[in-house]
Amino acid sequence: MSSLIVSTGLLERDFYLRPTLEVAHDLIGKYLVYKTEAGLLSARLVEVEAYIGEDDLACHASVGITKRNAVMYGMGGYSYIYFIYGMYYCLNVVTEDEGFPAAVLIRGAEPVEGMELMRHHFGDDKHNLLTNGPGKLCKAFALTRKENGIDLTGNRLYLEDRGYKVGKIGRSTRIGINKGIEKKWRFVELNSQYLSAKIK
DNA sequence: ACTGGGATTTTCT
DNA sequence: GAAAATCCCAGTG
Repeated sequence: MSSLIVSTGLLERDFYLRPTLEVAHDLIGKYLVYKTEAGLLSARLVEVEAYIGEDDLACHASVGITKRNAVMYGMGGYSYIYFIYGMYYCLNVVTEDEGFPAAVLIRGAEPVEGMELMRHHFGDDKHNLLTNGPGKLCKAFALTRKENGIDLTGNRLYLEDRGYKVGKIGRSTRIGINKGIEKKWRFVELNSQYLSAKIK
């Protein structure tokens, strides 16, 4: 957290190979950047959730390794994208060292670049908030199963520090789960207009 | 403000 | 065959 040297630019491997709660906290205020054929998309993260290990009953790895969750068992700094509820994808950032399954779910962000392309991906123009919620964020960015397992230290899909000064950060329980509901592993930038749900 | 249900299909038991 | 780390809409109070 505060022990990190202040620097801007691409988040390198070391950023991800740390305890997941630290990574989750530090991801708030960082920029998600995706270079597509049609243009560049970016958004500043305002809401994330940590899913940590097989003992975390809400974590996909709680049932052991499967075809779907395999990248969570790999080294930190890779994308984990899964399909859910028959129609949505969710983007995670894998954390910690190889062999320990953990990731941070990206739940909300403020659009920065490529708003028109995001709107186009959405397919309609009646939405104002295109990236407040994990399913909506992936839809706006057009991220699908094909983007699962991407190295986030590369130059196609990555996170970077642009020197943004983060506002007050709040914590709460995680959204949309039935088990592990006691853990306060959701981090949000409190004054953001781009949260998927108000903090309790 | 709060509640409940429907959409839609992959994934794992 | 059931559940799912979601989202939106319609109904009620």
